[in-house]
Amino acid sequence: MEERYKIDEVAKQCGLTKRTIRYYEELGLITPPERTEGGTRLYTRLHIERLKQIINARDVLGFSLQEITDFVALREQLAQSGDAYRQAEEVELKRSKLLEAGQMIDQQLRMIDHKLEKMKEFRKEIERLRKRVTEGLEKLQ
Amino acid sequence: MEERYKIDEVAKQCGLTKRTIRYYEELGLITPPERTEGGTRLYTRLHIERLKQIINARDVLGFSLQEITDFVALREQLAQSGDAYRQAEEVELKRSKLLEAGQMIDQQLRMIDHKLEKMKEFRKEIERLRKRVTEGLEKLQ
DNA sequence: TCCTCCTATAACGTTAACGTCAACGTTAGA
DNA sequence: TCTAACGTTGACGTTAACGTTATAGGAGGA
Repeated sequence: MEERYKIDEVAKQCGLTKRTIRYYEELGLITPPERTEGGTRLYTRLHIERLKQIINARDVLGFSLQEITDFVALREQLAQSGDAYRQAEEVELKRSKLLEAGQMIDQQLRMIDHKLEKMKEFRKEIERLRKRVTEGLEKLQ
Repeated sequence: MEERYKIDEVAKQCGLTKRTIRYYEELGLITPPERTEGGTRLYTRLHIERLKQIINARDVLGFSLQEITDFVALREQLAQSGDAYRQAEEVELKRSKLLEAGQMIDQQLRMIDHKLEKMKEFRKEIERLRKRVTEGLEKLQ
């Protein structure tokens, strides 16, 4: 396997423009893909999955690209810290990093729960509106 | 009762700036408040409630101000159409308006449900991250 | 009445998130 | 090999959603 995709293919699969994809790379939201000798970008499935996640965070959660950047950085921190704590001094450092990451994650969780609740409230509001419309239509006939 | 608030008070209660409040009025997101003889805006509780709803739609649902404007217009349509269908010709008009409104509302409902689902997915993703952090901390001690 | 703080309008400035255009090199098929 | 279609890098343009500044006039307490 190990299939590679050029930027136009990726754009169509994700519903983004080519410009946007390059822009996201520029911001560090996705890792720079391989290139051909001529400079053409060659993306993998992972890139596409990542882009779809970003679109989700952007559209559904309303995150700014800056917030997503921070989040991506956090994930990378965690990915890196999986290994390499051979030295005793590093242990304390790693612990504090993990604690900090935990704080941030908990904060994100609280924020998401808050959004979920507000969104459910909003849904009920909309349902009330629909009920009024339905009743209005019934009255008409 | 019928208490009135000046713009700075409203700004503090809503967590907005005065500029933003005037801007939202300019866009038609809130009805223009009464004025004193000198021109000072005097807001009611209703204005404040409305502003809080707008903030919710903006921050939680990620709606653009344009989308909120449309939504506000829809609500007003429905509020108006509660009465006044004395003439026979108006009945058909009202029916079509109600049908159109119903379409839009259903669309909104589907969109919200979609967002709710995606948000829950995202929440699980974050929880997985937290689990990894917790496990990492346990391994350290 | 005066003085200080608040408010109003108008107009220009700013930032994020891309769009668009130009100028040029790359790919790949006939 | 040639060429049409696609890709690359700047660089400037655009829009939404306000911020900021300037200028001028109201509110209200001593």
